[in-house]
Amino acid sequence: MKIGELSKKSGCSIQTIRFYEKQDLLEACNRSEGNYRIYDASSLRTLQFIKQCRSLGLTIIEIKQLLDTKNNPDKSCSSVNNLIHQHMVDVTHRIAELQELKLTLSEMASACTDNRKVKECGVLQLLEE
Amino acid sequence: MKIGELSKKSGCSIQTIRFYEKQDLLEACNRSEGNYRIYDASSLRTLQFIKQCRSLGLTIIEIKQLLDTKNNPDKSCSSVNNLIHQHMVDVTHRIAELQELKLTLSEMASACTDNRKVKECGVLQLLEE
DNA sequence: GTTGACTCTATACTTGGTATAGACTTTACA
DNA sequence: TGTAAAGTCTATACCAAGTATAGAGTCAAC
Repeated sequence: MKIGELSKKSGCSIQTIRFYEKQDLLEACNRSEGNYRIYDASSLRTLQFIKQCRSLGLTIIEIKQLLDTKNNPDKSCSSVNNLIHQHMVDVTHRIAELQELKLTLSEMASACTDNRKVKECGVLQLLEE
Repeated sequence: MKIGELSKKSGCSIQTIRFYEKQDLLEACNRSEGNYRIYDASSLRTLQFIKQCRSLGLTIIEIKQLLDTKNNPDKSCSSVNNLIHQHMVDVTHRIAELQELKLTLSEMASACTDNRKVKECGVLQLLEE
């Protein structure tokens, strides 16, 4: 199949597919006589794997490591498990940060609920501190 | 004061200060004979305001709007309040997304708690789906 | 007078794509 | 068979919010 079809089947944009190829996530595929990229079902599977990983927030470098690990079926999978675990720790940490931020924002919002003049605005006053 | 002192007092790096100037957040300051930037207490206050806004996650464009609004003390402050409110909505939304993600990651992590071979790894199997 | 600390500008790099321009290939239809 | 439309190609620039560097100039102390 050509890149347009792969794009539709995978839900990744054409530019993104070419971008992944340039980043060595997706290996260079065969070309038609007119130099069009020709993909097969295995490219689609890899692309779906990449998309799944991206939706979990894994970076391109991490995905590259996962793809590399997948190519060594007899090695230990501990690096995979560690990656997911560490990522979960990071996400947990980020959630805590955002909850803190939300609290600050809500305190700030309640400092000026009515419509005042700029010089009397409670929000701006808090921002000055 | 020169940029190094402003950097220490504000906690912003020297490059960041120059970057804010280029972005028109911090207005171009006076220069010494040797072309060094010379700042005063008002520059420091503005920089602290910017830093406070950035710590809340406001973008440079939004901060520019806030600084602009601050310069019109008699206008209505509703745009300020709306900005903070909308930002809080966005943060709330982002927290929900990350909590969803955390759940997925924790399910994934529990699919392979022991150390197996890559081809038997429960995490990788989930990632394939 | 020279060393070291400080500052200057300009430029490149980061992440994960997205958006062009300009050229080429292929397909559809009259 | 000709041509128009759709698809694809490469290369390049752009986004946000800085960070890092090179190479040059300035300033203060010894």
